[in-house]
Amino acid sequence: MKTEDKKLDEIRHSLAHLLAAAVLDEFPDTLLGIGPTIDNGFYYDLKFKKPISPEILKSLEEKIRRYIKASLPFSGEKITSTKAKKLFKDQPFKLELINEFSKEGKDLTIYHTWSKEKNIHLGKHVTCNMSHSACFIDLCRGGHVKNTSEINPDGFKLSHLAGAYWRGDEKNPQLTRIYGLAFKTKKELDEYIEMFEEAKRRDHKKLGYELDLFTFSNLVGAGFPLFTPRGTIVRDLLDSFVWELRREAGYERVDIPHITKKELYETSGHWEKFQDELFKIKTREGHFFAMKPMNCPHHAQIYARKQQSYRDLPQRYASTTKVYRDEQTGELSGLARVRSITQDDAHVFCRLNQVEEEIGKIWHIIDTFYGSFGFELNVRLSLRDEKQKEKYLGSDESWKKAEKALKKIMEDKKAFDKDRVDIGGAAFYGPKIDFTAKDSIGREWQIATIQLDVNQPERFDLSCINEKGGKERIVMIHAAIMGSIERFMATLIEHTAGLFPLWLAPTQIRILPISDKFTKYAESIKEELQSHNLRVDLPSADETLGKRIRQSEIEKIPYIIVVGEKEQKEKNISIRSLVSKEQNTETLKDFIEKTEKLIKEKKS
RNA sequence: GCCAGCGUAGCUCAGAGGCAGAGCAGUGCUUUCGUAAAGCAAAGGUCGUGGGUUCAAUUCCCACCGCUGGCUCCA
Repeated sequence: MKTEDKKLDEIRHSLAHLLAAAVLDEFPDTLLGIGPTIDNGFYYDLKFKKPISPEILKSLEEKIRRYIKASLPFSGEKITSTKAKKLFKDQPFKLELINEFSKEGKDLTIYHTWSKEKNIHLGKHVTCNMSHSACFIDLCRGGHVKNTSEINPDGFKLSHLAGAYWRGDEKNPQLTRIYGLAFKTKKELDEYIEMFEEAKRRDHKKLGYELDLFTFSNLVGAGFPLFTPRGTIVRDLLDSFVWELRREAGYERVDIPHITKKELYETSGHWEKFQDELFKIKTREGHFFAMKPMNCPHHAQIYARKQQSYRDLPQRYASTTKVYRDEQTGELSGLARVRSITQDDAHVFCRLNQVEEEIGKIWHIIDTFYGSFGFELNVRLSLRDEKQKEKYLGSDESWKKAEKALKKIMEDKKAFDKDRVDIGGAAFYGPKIDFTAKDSIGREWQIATIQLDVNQPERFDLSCINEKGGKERIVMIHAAIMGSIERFMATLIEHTAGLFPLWLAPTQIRILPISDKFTKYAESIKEELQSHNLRVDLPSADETLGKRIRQSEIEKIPYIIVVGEKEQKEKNISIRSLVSKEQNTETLKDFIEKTEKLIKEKKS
């Protein structure tokens, strides 16, 4: 969504300056961080002397609007580092940047905004030109409007406050970030706000409660979702779908315990890297165990149980199982980020020359699975950051080999795009192909990943006996489809706004008799539908029909069957569809046939 | 973990240093209804938890737990 609109970028960038000027005017001893543009507007990081609250946004916004209406000019100039240091002598964050830029030999530019009018006050942190009654100067590479009159005073809005570490490093002081939305017109701003409101309406935390899919308990703890009967139906169906696709690709199910000796992770390399995130357990005999935070080492131990022949490769192990990670509480969020994560995890143990075919199979499963929900997929190649080799395991040679293999597969698939390469995005044991999905309201989510691992086979000494009778090192492919069932459910709920496809709906059909007099007929219909493995319910008729329909719509039940005297006499049913809101009368037989077909095709 | 905001009934929310409030949901009774909210009644609370200040704290202060938005992190 990055804007390529230069003008819009200039507007946003200018607004960031005006925001800083307004803040300095109101809170003169505030320290300035940086104020860049972002996808939907801009922000400015500031260090306030005293904590501030969101109420100040309104008055700052008004002040900025006055600046805009006063038609203030912007102009830039190149300056020496000596002069810059003098100008920003009271701004330590700016001084840090100045020192850095001059060390790197970059040009230093400053941008002025000024006013000659007495009633306009711009935050003044430097002495300005005598002929100006007010001016604001910021260190900045430029990209501004020439005059604030080019900015639509109704096209922006200061949206919220947040904490943010200086330069994104948690060891640095934390600044207060003021976010602003900005567009060229009020209409575009309103549309954006409406999109945001729509996203809020679709919030899976809210819908999860309304649809009775999952819950959290203070006694169980933060980040540990509990799934209701309805939510569990959805989980199981999703998992079965993935399993069907995997079985066709030759996968086998394996089962593993959730606790392991820490030695397993010392061997795999996870202990050193992730021990802070492990839930640790000490036994009564004083041994250390951990809740498993991933499944690969367990699967690797199943592979390692015996000497394997090249004839038996690839071996493809799949488990749907929970892993546990001691995430920082501040990172938890509904189902999107939890501490007990159900992974639909699989690992393929194969020779390097089998990688291409195996990845092709996984790719196909991902396409089928996500395609069936109408997600639009994008692919990205995540590689090791050569400058931070210490963050990764394994030799240069093995990384080179693995990265080359993945790149080739993507090129063959015509899916390689050099703009979609994430340097530093690799897993610590190998490069990966990451899939992102665009949902129905245009948001992009990180979903499946295929990771090629040349390191754990090394660490666990995984090999096969090849044609020549020699021991040959194998590779491992990590292939989760949903990744985390929890996170996938969150994505799916927000993508569908809770309106699941028919095959996935916890209750597919609700039968509503007009009155109790027709309950018997309704029950016969229920039995018939259940005999076709359809998920049906039949609530009692002690509320008005209108109320019961309303309730069913809120619960997002795909089909409502209404039966009364007419239907009973004519031996048919009246059907109301959630998607079309239309009503049809047809025979039960036709309805069942149609429904079964939709379910088989996984359509709505 | 850090910054900011928040925590009152199952849900959405009002209130205030001195008897705890509403709507919806739930329960009981009445109603038996034709495609998005029938009526009546009773009930429902350690005002997140613990400590402090006060004659008195759900309200003010502190700590913890939890939630939201960000930051950092995300095998």
